[in-house]
Formats: sequence, C-alpha cells, structure tokens
Amino acid sequence: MKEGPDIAQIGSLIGDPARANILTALMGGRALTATELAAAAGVTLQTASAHLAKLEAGSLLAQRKQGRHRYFTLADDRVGKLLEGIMGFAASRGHLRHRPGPKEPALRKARICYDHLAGDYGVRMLDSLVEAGAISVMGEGLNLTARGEKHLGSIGIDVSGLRSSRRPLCRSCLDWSERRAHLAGSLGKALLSNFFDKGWARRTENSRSIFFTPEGERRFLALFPLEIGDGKPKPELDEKH
Amino acid sequence: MKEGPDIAQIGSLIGDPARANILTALMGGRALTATELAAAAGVTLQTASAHLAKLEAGSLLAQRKQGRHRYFTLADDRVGKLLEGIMGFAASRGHLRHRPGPKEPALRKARICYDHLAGDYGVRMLDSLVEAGAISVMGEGLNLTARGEKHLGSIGIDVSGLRSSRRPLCRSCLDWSERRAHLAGSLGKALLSNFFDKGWARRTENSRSIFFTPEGERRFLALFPLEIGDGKPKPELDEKH
DNA sequence: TTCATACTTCGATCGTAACCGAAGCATCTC
DNA sequence: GAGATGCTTCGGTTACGATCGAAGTATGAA
Repeated sequence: MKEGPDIAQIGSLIGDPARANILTALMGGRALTATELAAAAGVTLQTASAHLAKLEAGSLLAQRKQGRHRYFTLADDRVGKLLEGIMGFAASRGHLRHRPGPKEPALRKARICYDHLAGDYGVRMLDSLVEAGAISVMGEGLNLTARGEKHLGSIGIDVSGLRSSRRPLCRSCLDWSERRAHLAGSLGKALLSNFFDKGWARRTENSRSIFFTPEGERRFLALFPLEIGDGKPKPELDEKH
Repeated sequence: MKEGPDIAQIGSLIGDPARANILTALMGGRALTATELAAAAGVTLQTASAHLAKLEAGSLLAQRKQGRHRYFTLADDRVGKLLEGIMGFAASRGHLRHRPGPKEPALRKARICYDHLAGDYGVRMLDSLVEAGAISVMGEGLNLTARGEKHLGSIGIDVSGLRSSRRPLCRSCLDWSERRAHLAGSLGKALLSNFFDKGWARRTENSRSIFFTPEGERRFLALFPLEIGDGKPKPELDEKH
C-alpha cells in the first residue's frame, strides 16, 4: 500500500472549515490580508494566521508583503482549478452549505470563479459564443475559431496577446450552481476584465458575486444573445463524463 | 461568507490518511471487501468499517452486498476523476509519500488509474496515438479521428459501441508520475480491457501496478511506437493550463 | 521617540474524531 | 443445529489539532 501521491495531506488542508472558507474567499481572485481572511473564515487573527501558515506550507497559498500588510492569494491557477473541481463535485453530490443565505441568488446569477465569470451569466456567455460559432466544442475541449477571434477582437480582446501566455486560451469549467460548463482559461479571464474595464460590472465587497449595472446588463445580454429563451443548449460537460 | 458548495466536507473525508488509503486502493478499479480495505488502510476492521460508513454517507463510495461479503467501489467515475485531479495536484506540489518503496518503479511504468492505463506506458500510448494521427489534441480536449477509429477497430475496439455510453470517449488525464497526459474516458478503459483480454497484461494482487507479460510488452510497444526514442512529444496539458 | 496597526508566536484549553477491544448480528458451511 | 467467517455496533481511551488570550515582532505614522 502507501502508493502514489499524498492526497490526504491536501485533503486535510481543505477539510478544515476555517481553511475552506479562506480558500473560498480567495477564489474571488483578489489578494486579501490576514485580517480580512480571518473575518471571512470567522476566526480570530491568531487562528487565521496559523491556518494561513499551513496553507502556505502546503503551497496552496502565496503571500506578498506590502508594508505591514500581508496579502495572500491562491498560489497559482492550478489551485483555482483544483478548488473549482472540488466545488463542482460537492455541488453535484448536493453538498451545499446548509443555509442558502440572502446572497445566494446573486451568486447564482453572476459570480467570479477565481478569475473568470461563472453562474447563470457565465453559462449564457459560453452558450452564446458556441451558438455564434465563435467557439467550437470538442469533447471536453473548447477552441476559439477564426471567426471567434475576429469577433472578440472587435470587442477589444487581444487574442494573439493571450496566446503567448502559458495558460490555455479556452478551458471549460464546471459550474456548481448551473451544473453546466462556462468559459475559463485566459480568454475567460480577459472577457471578465473587459467587462470591468468597460464599467459594465464590478465586484462586490465581501462576496464572490458580481454586480452588473443596468446599462452593463443590457449590453451584456445584447452581446451574448441566446437563440431559444433558455433552452439549455449544447455543452453539457457535467452529467456525462 | 459561507458561499457556495461545502468543500470542507469532502476535503475532510479525503483528508484522513486511512480513508485516503481506502480511496487510493479503490482507484485500482476493482471492488474490494471491507477486510481487504482495512488491510490496505492499515487499520482494524472496526475502524475501517466506520470509515467506509462515512465515505458512503458522503456518497464517495457505493457498496454491494454479496453473500456475507460487502464489496465497495468508488461511487462512480466522477469520484475517480476527482481523485485523479487531487493526485495530479499533490504530485505537482511534490507531496509524494515519503517512502518510495519497492513497488514505486512498477507503478511508474504502468498502473491502473481507476479504469484506464497510466504511468509511462499510458503516456506512451497517448503520445503514439497522437503521432499516428489517431487522436487529435485540441486545447485540453482529445478527439478520435476517423483514421483512429479505423485503426482501433482493427485492434478489436468497437468505437461506435463506446460512443453510445454517456461517458466521453476520450479524456485526458494528468499523470502524477509522468506529469504528462494519458488517455482516459471510455476509450482508455476499452483499450486497457483489451490488453487484459488478450493476455498482454494483468493486474497485480495488492497494488495498482500492472504487470505486462514479455510477449504482451513486445506487442504493446510495437503497437504504440514512438518516433523519437522518448523525446517528450506534444500533449503537455499539465504545466500550462 | 512614541504610539498604533498588522501580524506571529507561545501556551494552555478543549472538543472531536480516530482507534481498538469486546460483544453482537448476519450469512455461509458442514 | 453448531461453528466459522464477515462485518457492524458499542464503549472507553487517546491523541491531535483548532481555538483563543497574552505576549512578542515588525512596519508605519505622528
């Protein structure tokens, strides 16, 4: 026995509620201080400090000192991907948090998933891009078509610049609320940044939910139309796999 | 706070060493009894029984009574995929088990990854199929070409039958030992079964490693040749993503 | 220098869960 | 039926780790 990688170690890192809260908070994509994370986790600063040290030792987190602050982020996007995967799995088993809370609807509508758009709007965006022939679905993989590259260029996305990154351009990410795929990867990130830059949407303070302005919402829906009202189109990478 | 799915619950399920051992043992794909799993985990039967109950309550495991035995398996292939993902992540962080042990080389050469071939041989097989134009790589997705379907048909794989399954035909799975992709999905499963059926290889008793007969090894290597000795070809879905 | 803020380290407490021995239940064999 | 095997339940012990108060360190501001 004792074969293979030590999954127990990283399991136990994620398995503590306080640490899980910290990681979930950092899935929001911004760097947060120890104090902020302590509040997010619902523990005192000392306790959070101990948790943060463990998470860093386990290389799930990276920290950056800035003056007397210590900003923590997820170590890299692989951590984000791992957490996405676990969240998707947990949601598929119905392991949701017990109290849905008032923020739940906003989260389901639009939220940040590490660095890209998720929730109802994220799913809609991918569906629309697929319908428009901008992205082709191939098994589990997504690919930007020439047509899509041109289309996104007209919105202001520099695709060739993104290609030079080591991250893949398109990735599908399973949405825990919608249980369907949305667009991740550097393109997913670029699109969300684009919305922020244009002032269509902004982050909310203490939540992963994303707030769209009325104008931004109108524009977003116009830019990513759907053929049928909400007829659950193609890429269902979730149920079957 | 308290947003989203409860990742702490499944983290803590995986986070206990005994349970992690049980899950790892079940990644071997066969159904195992409580007694066997207790031995694999290195705990007594009573303790294992408690762990198994928890894992089943968390819907990671399924059990099937057969006479006075209770056979446990992973609940479905989503669990396998989840564990694969965590293993790949853990390996990428260097969180390997401390004592490499004597079985390690065999594991690295060829092992079963839930239901398909992994390790050096698994990576070679995919590389070879890609080189031969049987499988095309597209971002993170893999796709079987018409040529590949024909080729595999000649080996005795009924591709059209596999297509009817709800599982995707091709999936790439990150190898924790090689840190490169190998072939998963229903096709990966079918290929491994094919090797077993032909008597090229067989499972080993208490390990996930796969033993190739000399004849089987020869045939396997001939069937999946590589251009350059081991020049680390295309699909590196691991580092960048 | 002095004070405040941000965070870490130390030390002690406490709760939970992993663990095993023993007993109990179920199923098969003879 | 009697006995063996496979597994679960119960009860008690133990150990680990999460927690926080208090004290210590580092950085910035006044």
